[in-house]
Amino acid sequence: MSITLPTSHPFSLRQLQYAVAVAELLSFRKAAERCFVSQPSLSAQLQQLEDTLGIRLFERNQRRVLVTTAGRELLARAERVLREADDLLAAAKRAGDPLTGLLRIGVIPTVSPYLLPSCSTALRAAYGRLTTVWVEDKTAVLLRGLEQGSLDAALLALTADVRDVEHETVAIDPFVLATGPADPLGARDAEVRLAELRDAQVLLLDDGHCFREQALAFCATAKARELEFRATSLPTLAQMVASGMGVTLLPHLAVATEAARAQLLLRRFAKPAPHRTLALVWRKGSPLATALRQVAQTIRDAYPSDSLPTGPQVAKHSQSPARKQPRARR
Amino acid sequence: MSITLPTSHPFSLRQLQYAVAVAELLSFRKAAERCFVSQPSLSAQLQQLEDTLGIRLFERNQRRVLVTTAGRELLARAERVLREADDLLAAAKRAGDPLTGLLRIGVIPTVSPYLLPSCSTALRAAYGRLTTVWVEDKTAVLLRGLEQGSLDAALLALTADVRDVEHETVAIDPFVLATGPADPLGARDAEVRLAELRDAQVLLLDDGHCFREQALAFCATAKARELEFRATSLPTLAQMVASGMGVTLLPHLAVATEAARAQLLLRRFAKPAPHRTLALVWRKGSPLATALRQVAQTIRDAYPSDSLPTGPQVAKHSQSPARKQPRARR
DNA sequence: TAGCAGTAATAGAAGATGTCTATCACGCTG
DNA sequence: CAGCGTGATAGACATCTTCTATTACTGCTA
Repeated sequence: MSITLPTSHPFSLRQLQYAVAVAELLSFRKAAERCFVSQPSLSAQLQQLEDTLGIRLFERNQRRVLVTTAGRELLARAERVLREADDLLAAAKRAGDPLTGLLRIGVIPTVSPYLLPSCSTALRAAYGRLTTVWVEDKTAVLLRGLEQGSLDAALLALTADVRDVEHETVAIDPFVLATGPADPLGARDAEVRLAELRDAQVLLLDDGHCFREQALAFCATAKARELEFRATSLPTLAQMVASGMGVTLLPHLAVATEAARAQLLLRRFAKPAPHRTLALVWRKGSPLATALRQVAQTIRDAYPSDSLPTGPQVAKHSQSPARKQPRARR
Repeated sequence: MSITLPTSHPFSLRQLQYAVAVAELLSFRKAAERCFVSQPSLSAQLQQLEDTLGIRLFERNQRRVLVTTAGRELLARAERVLREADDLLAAAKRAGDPLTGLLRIGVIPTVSPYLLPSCSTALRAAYGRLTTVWVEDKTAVLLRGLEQGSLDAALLALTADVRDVEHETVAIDPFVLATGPADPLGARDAEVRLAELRDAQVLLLDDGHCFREQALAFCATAKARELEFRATSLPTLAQMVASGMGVTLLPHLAVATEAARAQLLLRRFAKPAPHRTLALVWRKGSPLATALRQVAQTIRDAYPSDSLPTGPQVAKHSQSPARKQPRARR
């Protein structure tokens, strides 16, 4: 695959630059002036270039300089090399602003469908030259992608598994109790107290979803009991709950969407309410860090404002709780 | 027109090479090994490259190396630059043999139509990869072309005007007396003596042709008289002579062709016979010199062998008188 | 014809740049 | 915890590049 020989390049870009300057001005002296070097330096470099190429590029006596026949072609090539090099430099400058080009961001499935619509339009609006590629997968897969370099960042819930990354918090996403329309647990108006859930029949997500672990941990505390069946996605879960199979926890982020699709009763929890912390994470030491912080900020601003469609039983949360979070260090 | 900025290139091909090696091997150590440098050297160069580009190409901690998002594009560009540079090198090597590519050779009109047919086929046969472009013009124009670099060489008659060039003699081209079929001057069998031409009516070429000057000089010695009319080409001249308007000198090179077209009587001159020296000339110090000497040799070999179709009155000349010429110095 | 103004090439000293070896700091692995 | 791997760092040494001053040559001009 390697194109270049293992041996170091025998000539330098500088030499090519000198040669091109001479070819244009047909004068060593003037070329040297343009290149901001002394004429002897330029002379020496050109001589060396000609030596290494094994070709006289210029035919020169004491009063004139002509481009050799062979030189014509080689100088054209030299210009191409220099142009490519300049392009590289320009591309680097452009890319120097990391908010240009391609950004591959992973998202967990319990966030993706609810956040991406607003989030991706916001990013498009904020950074016109940034193309975002979203990859939906479970936390473990995303972290592996990050580690391997196939992802630049990931939007996920912070858990103990999420280590060796830097992060910027995007939002605190509280959990909400969701029941079927006939469920007595959903009928009350007040905030849910832990004791209410004792022995409740709880439906949860499939293995591997971080939200499953989080909800499960909470249910364990509340001494609720998990049913055998595990849903593969939040919509499925909501559907099953709406049909009266049991109760569940839903992330507040999903509530607006799911409640619109399924008949659900929703109640918020009494403090300390269960919740997850959504954050944008990236590899420790990623050069995109500063850019990603800005991206996180934009996502935070685009985070769906509280909009529980199902009546007063769920109190409003503060619009951007994440704002109050301390910034990630480093 | 200039593509590159006047300022020197901030990075080197070597740095690009190092970067590409690291991108491929994903290891500084292995890349250093492949590039035949120590790992610190490579590290330093890469760091410098990243500095000048203002971009981290690699994300590296102590145990792994990843290519940055921005690095992906820039490294692709780096490979292109290196490829172009390699191409330049290869092109130089190919062009190192000057008998490859394009050779622009000027020829004077009194040589061109008679020599080119055999000559160009011989060159094509000898140097398959050489393309020859022939430019026909008078000596002065050719010399200017040489001087300006628009010609690589010229095939012409050596005169006092031809200075500041190196040359390799191709042939000695003796002059021949040509008369109309009815002319008493042409009727004799013996070699022409100078005295025979006294007061002869001589037709010559137009101004600017070197052959005119040469023939004129000889006629002046012979005390012949030039007619008013001047021909624009040797064929015209031959035609006019055949029609009986006067006599002329023809270069032996042209005799075969012209005698086939026009009714001419031809006689060679007694020694010292007038002649011209045809040579391939090029700028002093041209890098093509050695190649051009070979070309001259080929032309010499391809020089039309003596073939006077009009009887015995013109003796054969040695096949390659030029072989006896001393080689041009320097 | 001598001298001047222009060119590129050359020589030698000074400076910048690249490279080396040796070492460190860190993470993984037994 | 020791040992091996990584890349980064430090300081000495080479090499390369550049500089100034000069030479050699040409063409022009007084």
